[in-house]
Amino acid sequence: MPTPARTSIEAIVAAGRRAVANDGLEGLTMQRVARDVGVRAPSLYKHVRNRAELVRLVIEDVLRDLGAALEAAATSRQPRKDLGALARAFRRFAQQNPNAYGLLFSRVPQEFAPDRRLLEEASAPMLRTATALAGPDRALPAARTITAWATGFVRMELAGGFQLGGDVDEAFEYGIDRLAAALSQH
Amino acid sequence: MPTPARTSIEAIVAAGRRAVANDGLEGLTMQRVARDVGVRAPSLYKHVRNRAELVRLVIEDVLRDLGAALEAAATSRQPRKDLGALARAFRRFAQQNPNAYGLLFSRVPQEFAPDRRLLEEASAPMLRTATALAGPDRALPAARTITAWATGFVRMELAGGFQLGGDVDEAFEYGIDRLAAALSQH
DNA sequence: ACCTGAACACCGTTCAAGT
DNA sequence: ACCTGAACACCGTTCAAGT
Repeated sequence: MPTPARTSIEAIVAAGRRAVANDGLEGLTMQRVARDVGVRAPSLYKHVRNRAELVRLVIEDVLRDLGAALEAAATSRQPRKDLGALARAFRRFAQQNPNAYGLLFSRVPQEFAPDRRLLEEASAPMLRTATALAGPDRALPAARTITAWATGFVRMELAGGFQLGGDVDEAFEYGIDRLAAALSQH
Repeated sequence: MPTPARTSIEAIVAAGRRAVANDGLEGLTMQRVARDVGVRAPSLYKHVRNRAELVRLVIEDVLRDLGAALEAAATSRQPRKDLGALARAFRRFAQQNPNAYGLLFSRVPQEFAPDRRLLEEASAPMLRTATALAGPDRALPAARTITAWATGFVRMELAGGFQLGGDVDEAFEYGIDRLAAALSQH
């Protein structure tokens, strides 16, 4: 006799994100997610193939949020202004979602790799801004330079990599300014 | 009656690095390392407090190698030349040690955090080059800009983040050239 | 002083049995 | 059609017992 589902993929992914937010990727266990949504661990396998797929779904959820934050930040149509806004939105997102951010551009288990279309959508605002700033011929390497710098900066900051003192906010603004100057077509 | 040690901390760390090289951090299990050095898992706890400490020792081992590679790369005393050499050495190291590299500037469990002195030693060549390039007043933010860009670029490359086509080598050289120009004092 | 098997509390995952 | 307990093969870690 069919019984109605007592949980849903949406609830499961949301519980997965809470687990990651609180305790990082290792905090995302099937047992904990199951408890959180009110079933036993084996039941999760009716909604998700395995833990790797759940991790991927959580990463994609995070990526969607990051994409939306970037999209909302780059609206001035003034490329240098948008560049700064994008970088700051990027950093703010990472600071507000440190564990979730740590999942992006990271470990390679392949099984965790998010859908390519999502990656492209999240990078669209940066590519658009880079095109306006550096010109269409240099758009791709320019976007990669900015994105590499921003992801690297934020990751080092989150990992506690800036140990030598100095003003980290200032270093971030310095980077924005220098990159904007370096990538602008003259 | 005392019995001589059948293994050593050096052998254990080396086995840990092999496990990481082959299968990433999740491949570093106490049982596997124990088998590799010829003892049973509980014996490892005579040499190491727990897995977290072993992971930290492996990370520090990787960091020492990276520091040596960077030190060997920056020898020309021509800042712009050294900048390129450092960036390329960084990238080469990551390509040759992808799983080991993934451990650096990464996950935050705090227990895994390498010794600060090692971090400083590994970043010394970059700081020296940045000082020569951007001047002492701007050395720290300049070093951070370069390091952030290099770590971010390499990480995205390893994670398969550059999906939009284009020439990745060219984007890397473009980044070196643009950063060298942007950070040079005029 | 070091190594071991046994044990404990956890994992992810499968599967037959329940409704 | 979904959920469950039991089971399996793994983890990390502790500890008393062996040499």
